[in-house]
Amino acid sequence: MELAITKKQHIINTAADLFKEKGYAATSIRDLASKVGLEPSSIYSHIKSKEDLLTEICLSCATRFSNGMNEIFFQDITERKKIKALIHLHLEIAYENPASITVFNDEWKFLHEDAMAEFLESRKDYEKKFKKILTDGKKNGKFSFENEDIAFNIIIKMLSWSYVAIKKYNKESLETELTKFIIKALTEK
Amino acid sequence: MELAITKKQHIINTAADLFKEKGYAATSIRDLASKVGLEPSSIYSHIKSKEDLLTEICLSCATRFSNGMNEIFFQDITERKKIKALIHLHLEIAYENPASITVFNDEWKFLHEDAMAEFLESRKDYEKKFKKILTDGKKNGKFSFENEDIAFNIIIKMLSWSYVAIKKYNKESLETELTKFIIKALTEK
DNA sequence: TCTTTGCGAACAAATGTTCGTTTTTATGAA
DNA sequence: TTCATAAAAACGAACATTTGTTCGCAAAGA
Repeated sequence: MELAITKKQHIINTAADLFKEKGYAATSIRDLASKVGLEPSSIYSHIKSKEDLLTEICLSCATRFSNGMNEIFFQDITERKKIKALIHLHLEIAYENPASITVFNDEWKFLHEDAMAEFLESRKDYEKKFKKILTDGKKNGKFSFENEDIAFNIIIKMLSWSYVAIKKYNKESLETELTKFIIKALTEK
Repeated sequence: MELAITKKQHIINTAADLFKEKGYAATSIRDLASKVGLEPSSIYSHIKSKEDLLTEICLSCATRFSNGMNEIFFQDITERKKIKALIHLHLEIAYENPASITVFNDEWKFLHEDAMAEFLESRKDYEKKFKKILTDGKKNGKFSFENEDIAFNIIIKMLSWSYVAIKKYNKESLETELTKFIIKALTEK
């Protein structure tokens, strides 16, 4: 219980699996309890509320993205390399915790006030930095696109498909393929 | 009530709005009734069940895609033109019924047995034809990619972003931009 | 009149959560 | 090691709400 994983964390991970499978709203505490091997009431020895679970899942992913972005953003490398590093980051996080990242991606709208605010703020910062990289690359003549908002969102969507593709492809080949598509899409023909 | 739109259709459209906003599982018949201006029980004068609503929404979109695909697929035009026509199709459907297509995209997993089977079959057919166009284009040397499955899914994901972007961009400029990105991603650099 | 549409009350089931109590685990002195 | 004790974890029963849906009946439209 000390070396391995905390029971709370195990409950959260199981919740992520269920939220991914059935969706947040359609997953009950009883579902979760039975999958963890506890009675429903016992869950509340470890968490405050159902929404707490979602909050932990979403914000821990947000933090990972935020940290990863900051590491990349402030490096002195080309924008192309930064984009490649960001693709790598997405896949790294996805392969590490496939369920969480899917919940992070699809179920965040069920977050409540404070957690939602924190989530959105983190996302806004991520988006801002991502777009900065894109427009810098455009200024340097490395990238070619009309609208950075569209470019950003399209890339994010391509990456978010990878969360689904994890079972089918290994990390390296998926990363290679995704990188090719994204770089081609960004580059002048 | 005759020239315009049937009341059942109005209920379905309102349901689509709610399912899009709150998700299928989190939307109650009481929510729907109150938004339509009826008592909950009156809803059942028009529909069989809550899932019926989802079925109508998802399968009507599926039919539109299926018809659109067949029209394009059997034409004697280049693969590049077919892809462009498919992009156009997605945007056409999206701008016509933004709520439905979002539900179609995000909430189909709540379909039950028969409807689910029909949905999946339709989707499989669509995917098969889409991939055929891609691989034909590859054979002709027009497209360049390693894995048609990845190529297909990435394109679909880019298109699915447009369902969200509808409020921000007009159809023509969004289509132009999306087409550029997708064609570039598919074309040898 | 007959059919469609709408209503209000009620239903059984499922939901998130609380509460008091028991069981288990960790702690630290004898 | 032993035992008492405190803290943590698990339990069972119960709660108030919300859920999808049904049913008998009234109103409206054909």
